[in-house]
Amino acid sequence: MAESLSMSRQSSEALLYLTDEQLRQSIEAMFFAYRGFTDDPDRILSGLSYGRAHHRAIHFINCAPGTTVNNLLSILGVTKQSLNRVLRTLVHDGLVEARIGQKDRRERHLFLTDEGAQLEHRLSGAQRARMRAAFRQAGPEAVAGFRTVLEAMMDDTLLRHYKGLRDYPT
Amino acid sequence: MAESLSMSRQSSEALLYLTDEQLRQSIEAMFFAYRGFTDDPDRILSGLSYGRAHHRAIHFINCAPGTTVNNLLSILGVTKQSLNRVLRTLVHDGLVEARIGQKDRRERHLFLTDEGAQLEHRLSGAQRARMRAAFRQAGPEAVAGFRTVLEAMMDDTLLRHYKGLRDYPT
DNA sequence: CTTGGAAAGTCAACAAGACTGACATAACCT
DNA sequence: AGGTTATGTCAGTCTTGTTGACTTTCCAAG
Repeated sequence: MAESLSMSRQSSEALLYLTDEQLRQSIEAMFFAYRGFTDDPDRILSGLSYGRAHHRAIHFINCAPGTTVNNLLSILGVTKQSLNRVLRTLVHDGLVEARIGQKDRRERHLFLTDEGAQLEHRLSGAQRARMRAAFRQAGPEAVAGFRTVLEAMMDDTLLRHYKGLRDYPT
Repeated sequence: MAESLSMSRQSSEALLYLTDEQLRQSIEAMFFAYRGFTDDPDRILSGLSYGRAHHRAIHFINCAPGTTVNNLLSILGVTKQSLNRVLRTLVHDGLVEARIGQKDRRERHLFLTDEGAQLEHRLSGAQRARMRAAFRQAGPEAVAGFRTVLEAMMDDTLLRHYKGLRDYPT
């Protein structure tokens, strides 16, 4: 994290890098990059009468199989009603399975079916391919910096929610 | 696709940085960071019966004063009907001015009014503040890497559109 | 034990903002 | 004069977010 010294100290304080103009450019870069980032999955999904919301649900269920609806809610940052609509179609279409909890029968634990996992792989494959290309083009050092900045940009409370998700109940 | 071999010959080739797991983490980081990135402006706008669409229009009109509706369309990547709805309210509310073109009287050149510029500054200020904090925390090298990767992730055709926008007609 | 509240999830109705398609108007150009 | 271009508009649909009202289940205080 403390690699700021190598720049020959000419600008020892990072302040030099933070002119409004440079920040503005970064804001735009973020906008365009995010669009490129979601483009491929969106295209795939639009042919299946699904949308980005379905993608997000599938993604996080894949990362944390057995997670509950409530867990998913705090990660995705939407209302339970909104998530429920998406989940309902995914369950109906046989991409997601919702098992009633053992300890607490109010809870639904979510899993991808084989078909769901297949779609997940197809979607994330497109995203990984684009990201891999960008990473390869930018080089390993740039990638390290990229990830450092992204982590600093995330909302901390959100991040904690997410980390906590990893040790899900069964 | 064939990056699973890397775990043995550590660190020499950039391929090491491209494991599926690391890519997956970066995908999530991108998702969370983008949300943090849009959070503050969204909150401000929701109190004004505007949305993210208005923000985007205001942002790019501010960056390229005098741009035409058509220019904006190709940058934002939405339909004219969608943009028009937003633009209509902004003009009506006195945040944006649409001047008829001198050379080509079909064109409308878009400008922020003082009030519009004021709102723009308030919105981008929130975003700049968050980005500045992240950049400061991450350090200058990380920032350079961040921007390198973002640029590599953008869609090239889109980028060309955008660069072209800078030299707008009057 | 029962009852009342809290928590998890579902259903219904609505709004924002994207989309398509059709059409109008004005201006430009050959 | 006729075709193209830039813009605006109306109508209708889709996704995805919202709030409100409801059921089922759990838990804990009386």
